[in-house]
Amino acid sequence: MYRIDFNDFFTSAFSVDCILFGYSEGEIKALLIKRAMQPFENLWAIPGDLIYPDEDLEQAAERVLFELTGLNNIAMHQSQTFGKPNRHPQGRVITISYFALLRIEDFEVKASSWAGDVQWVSLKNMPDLAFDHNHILSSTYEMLILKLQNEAICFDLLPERFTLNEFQQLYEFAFDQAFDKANFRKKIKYIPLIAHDEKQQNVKHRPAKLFSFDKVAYDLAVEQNRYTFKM
Amino acid sequence: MYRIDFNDFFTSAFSVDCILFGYSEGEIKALLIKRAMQPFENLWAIPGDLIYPDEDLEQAAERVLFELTGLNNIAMHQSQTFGKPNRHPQGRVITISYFALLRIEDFEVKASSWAGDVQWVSLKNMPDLAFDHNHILSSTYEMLILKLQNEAICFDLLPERFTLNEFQQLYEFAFDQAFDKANFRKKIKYIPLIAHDEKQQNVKHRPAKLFSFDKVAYDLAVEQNRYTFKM
DNA sequence: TTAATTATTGTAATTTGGACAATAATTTAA
DNA sequence: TTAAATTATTGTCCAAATTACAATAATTAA
Repeated sequence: MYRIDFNDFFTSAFSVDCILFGYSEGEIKALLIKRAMQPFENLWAIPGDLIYPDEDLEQAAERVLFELTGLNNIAMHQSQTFGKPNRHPQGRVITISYFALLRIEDFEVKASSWAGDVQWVSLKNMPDLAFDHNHILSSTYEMLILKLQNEAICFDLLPERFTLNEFQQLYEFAFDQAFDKANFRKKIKYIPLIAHDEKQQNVKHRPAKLFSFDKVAYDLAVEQNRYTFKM
Repeated sequence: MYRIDFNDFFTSAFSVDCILFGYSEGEIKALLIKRAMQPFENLWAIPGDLIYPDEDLEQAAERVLFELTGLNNIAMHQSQTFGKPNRHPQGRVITISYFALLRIEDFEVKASSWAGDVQWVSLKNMPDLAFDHNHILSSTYEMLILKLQNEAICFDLLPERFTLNEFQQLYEFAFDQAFDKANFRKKIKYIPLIAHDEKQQNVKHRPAKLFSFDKVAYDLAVEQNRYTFKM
């Protein structure tokens, strides 16, 4: 892997910012890095990098994801492009933001050469970030919430096996409101879920049953127009 | 107004493509230009231009719109960014696409220096376009349809005064399905519309009443959480 | 064994959505 | 002048979805 100095790019350059969303302890979180270089050294930021001259946009976003997590084959969603002339102190950099949905427990985050430290931060508790990253992150989070409403991407955030309450709490966090449990279960009635015999462990009360998403049945139902996802 | 030769930009450059949607004769249309220069000379294309070094993205999109229509103060919606390394034959050009919604009858289109001819083309009847513009246009049209579902932007396409049937036919075109008239009227019951005394002219049957969108009442209702738009 | 806690299921009332019928207002042609 | 044709507008009934809330079930801890 090679690395290019900032000055090797023209004074106008493209970058990708790659927002990684995860879900744990009932909260949607984003993976932030503590910048190990100027500008904004030591401030928290969204991971990102300049795009290499022959690199596709999405490929660049996948590279950033891979360097940070070692993960491959994760769906990237394009968010928005930010290009105010003065958004980067060292020259004009237009940045294209992508987001990906991860299962936090499935991997180890490695601090990379350009990231001194990494941390999952709840979307309800966001510090001041480098550049215009607060703006980028909040716009992208809005887009995530919109997609959670219309596409079955919630299962990319939930653990492979989840309780219906974990499922419900994900949407309660995203929509910032509480739902009635009985009614939530009616609403998801037609989403194909596999009910397992296995139960929740280590809780001090009646354990909930574990479910997983039946993607094969879901794709079929969507294809045959028998179901359209809507929350 | 100055104009820059392509070679004055670096080999990597940014452009905007500016998709103008309009609605007439029951169809959603896009304004296309016939390219008056290489590459793809004489092919139909989405209007667009390179972004000047100090220009904000949205400002560039507004400039393209203004040069073509003389219109100002039109809301621009960012669509997506397209950046395959080989999408432009003369070098790497990453393009950020925007769209705007126009009332076709409100202005005259002027062919500009870079557009030999301009034409409104129905989204149901799209020819082969220059570059990857078919891809850009269809993705952006999908985004328009999504927004038509969740935001009250349909009134930017409809004439200032419209019949309920024109309103309904806009959605029938967008969703590619017919609705029951009585049920459509129930669905829009809570959208604040002003009913005028004026009636449709020059029809060979009972003329329909004309309505206009009550933006003030709508904004208030949304702000007070009394209404959320949904089609 | 019982209290505490949460999971899961059920029920009844209300609201919404869809199919379709009835009535109203206009133009055109006889 | 009137009836037919055409489209606008409103109403009704039934089914389906939504909502609030109650009842029951399964577990842990004391």
